[in-house]
Amino acid sequence: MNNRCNDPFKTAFDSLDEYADLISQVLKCPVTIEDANHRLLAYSTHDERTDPARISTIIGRRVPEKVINQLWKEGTIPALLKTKDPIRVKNMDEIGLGNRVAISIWKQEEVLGFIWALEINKSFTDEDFTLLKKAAEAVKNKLLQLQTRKNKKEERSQEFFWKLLTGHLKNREEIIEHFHALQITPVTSFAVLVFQFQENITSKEEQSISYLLKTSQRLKIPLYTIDCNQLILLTSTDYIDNPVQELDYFCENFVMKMKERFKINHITPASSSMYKDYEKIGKAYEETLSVLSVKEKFPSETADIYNYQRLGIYQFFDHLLEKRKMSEYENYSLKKLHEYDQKHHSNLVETLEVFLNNDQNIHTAAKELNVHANTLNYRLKRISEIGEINFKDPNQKVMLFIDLKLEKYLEK
Amino acid sequence: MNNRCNDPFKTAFDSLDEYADLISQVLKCPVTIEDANHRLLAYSTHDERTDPARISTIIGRRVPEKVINQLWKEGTIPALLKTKDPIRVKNMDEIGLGNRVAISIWKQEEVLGFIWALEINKSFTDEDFTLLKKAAEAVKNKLLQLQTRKNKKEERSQEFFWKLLTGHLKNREEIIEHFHALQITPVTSFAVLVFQFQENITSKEEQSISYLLKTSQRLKIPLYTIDCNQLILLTSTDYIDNPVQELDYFCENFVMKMKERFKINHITPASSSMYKDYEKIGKAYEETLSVLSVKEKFPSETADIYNYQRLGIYQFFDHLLEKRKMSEYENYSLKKLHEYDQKHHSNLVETLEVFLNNDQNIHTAAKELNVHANTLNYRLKRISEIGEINFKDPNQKVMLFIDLKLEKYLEK
DNA sequence: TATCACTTTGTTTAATTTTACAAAAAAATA
DNA sequence: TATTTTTTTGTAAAATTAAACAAAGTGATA
Repeated sequence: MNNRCNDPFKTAFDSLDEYADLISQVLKCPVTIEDANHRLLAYSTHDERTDPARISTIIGRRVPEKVINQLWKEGTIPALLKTKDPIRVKNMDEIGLGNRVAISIWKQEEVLGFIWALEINKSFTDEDFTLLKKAAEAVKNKLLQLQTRKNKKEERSQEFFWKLLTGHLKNREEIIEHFHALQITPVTSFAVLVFQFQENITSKEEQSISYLLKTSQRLKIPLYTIDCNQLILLTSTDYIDNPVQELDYFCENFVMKMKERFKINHITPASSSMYKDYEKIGKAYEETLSVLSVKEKFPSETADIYNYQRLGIYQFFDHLLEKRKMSEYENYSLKKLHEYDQKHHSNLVETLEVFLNNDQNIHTAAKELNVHANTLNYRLKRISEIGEINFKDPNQKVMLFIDLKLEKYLEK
Repeated sequence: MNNRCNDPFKTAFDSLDEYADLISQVLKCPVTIEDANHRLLAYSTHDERTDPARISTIIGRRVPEKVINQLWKEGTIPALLKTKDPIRVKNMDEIGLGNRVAISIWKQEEVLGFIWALEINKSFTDEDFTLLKKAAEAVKNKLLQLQTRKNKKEERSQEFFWKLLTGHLKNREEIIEHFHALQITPVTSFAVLVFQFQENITSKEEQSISYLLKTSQRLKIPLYTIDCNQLILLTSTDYIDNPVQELDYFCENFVMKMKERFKINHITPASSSMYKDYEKIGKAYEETLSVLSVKEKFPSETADIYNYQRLGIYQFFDHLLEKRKMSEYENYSLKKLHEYDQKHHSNLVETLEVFLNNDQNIHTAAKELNVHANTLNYRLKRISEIGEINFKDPNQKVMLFIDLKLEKYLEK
């Protein structure tokens, strides 16, 4: 017994599940082993006592996102990523998590995974903690094997993805074959996403990215790759009710989490339209690049636009600018308003723009302009007189909206 | 005296004014002579009794437009254009017109002008009527001289105008010189108008056109010409408060009067933007042609648009169509709505278009759709869900508005 | 054919927007 | 400088719009 206590995990096993069972027997509690991205690798079966969080983890083969989020917020995961010692987690009823202890599995400076042990009807002693550390060390080698296998698969995936992005694969059957060879379910509806970083992405950042992508559960990401300062994803929008909103959410969420969890700032997200034909992946990729280019030209106007669809009129701004320049056209109404502004030191043009930006809502526009609603009303009346604008005519207003934006860009 | 009564107008005089005075003396009443376009040619001065309409006519050197309009409505002018006999006009206080008698001056089948005689403190006898007819005959020759002189000037004007329209004159000083040579005040702000007829314009129609243009007083028309089925005008917008509205009014009014007065239907009006540089007359002309071309493509949408400015988004529809075709783009929201419509035999797309056309006014849009306002509200909620549209985002709405119109055109 | 989800309409209440008017401040003009 | 015009703000009443809910109708589906 003394010998076993010294290091009961020296024995070599074939599968991780056997390791999980062994740890469970030694510590007398349910045990779960996850990889660095909180995917379930193995779990003990000898003990029937468990908690809801563990059940969902096992059923979904991954830790539920809300549990991960909670563990980040409350500090467990950050702690696990810093220390090689076991961390005690108090029960959190709102996410169905009982008392437990976790330890991270390290290979040099990199975390390969985690072991979780539930404290049901018992509290771990210092001795148990020592055992856990030894267990982590023993699992490490097994995990390394898994990882190298995974890496090879990832490499092949990346090559495939690049062929799709650059339009090198055009035959549908061939593409589907590739998907199957890589054991990826082919998607029927997809979008391409690009996250543009300020600097070239380092391999450390790559790990963070990989972690975030693997733990995101609302959108499937069959393929992703990195190109200099861009992270490029293929996302599946199958079975998603509001895909555009979901993509937007994903963009915001990814940027936010990179900032909060890994202190990586200034990431610009962009997503393409949705397509169903694999041949259009290249086109989708171009769309994301076009989004990035527009966002660079109109940073404030497109600050909360990530999707190509959502670009709206900015989709063809380049075309319109060219046409306007060619024909030396001037919007009469805007010209008149500018003249008035200059002469009377007023700001009717700005007023008009804010009004149109605010969906023609007098209340919110007045607030943004810091004037009384009646003032805005008065100004609008003057604007319609001076610019000969009929505010009931959507065509006129649309034109004004566009010309205002064009003008703004030409000013720069 | 008998001799004088027989034909007192046999004497030759140098000026028309002398004729006017003579007629006035013979008939013992104030007399006015106008050309066919109601411009004052001469008036008697011996008699001080007069009425407000005559005073305005003399001061403005033309019959006020409202008087002309009234005389058309009430039948005097149509009668004068039919018969060579004097016509009696009852007083019309609302336009300051006292009792009077008018006679038209003819050269074969064409009316050259009119003589007006006021019945102040007297009623004309049959003898007076005979005298008037003789006076008209006597004035005719004098008018013919004036007209040939005018025709020559008009010919030179037309040549000049064509040079401007086709951009053959580029030097500003040269252009101003031409204006002066033709005794036309150079305009500082102008627009080009085109009225497109269904058939080539006949010389009879030309007369009607000329009449209408000469009697129109709200806009000055320094130059005009006719090209096959198009009447082309240069209008001055100097000293006009709301020039765009005024141009629109002129277009509508001209079309309306051609229809009412001369039974000439189906005239399509078009007006350019306003310019100040004479070099841009050619450009302005192109704009009007572009308006006509758009109006042909989108007859219902642009039914009440005549001005290039007012074309709004239709100004660059051709460009957008091309871009859309090139990129095989599909508006996701519209696509979703179309799919829904097809599946459920609903008409969400139409609902959306009517709503946007009606300036997002639920009340008027519901009326146009013949549904309850609540129904429209419900549908809009569904539309925003199905199409993932945020109705508070003007950019999205603008895009939808444009894509709806583009789609409509592509359908055809 | 019964059931369910979806759609339309009507009614009422609450919320918001528009309008009219007045007073005062600011700017332009004589 | 006095006077007029233009602009801003405030208040209150009128009008319009949005939201909530119930009821009835419609159509697809099993």
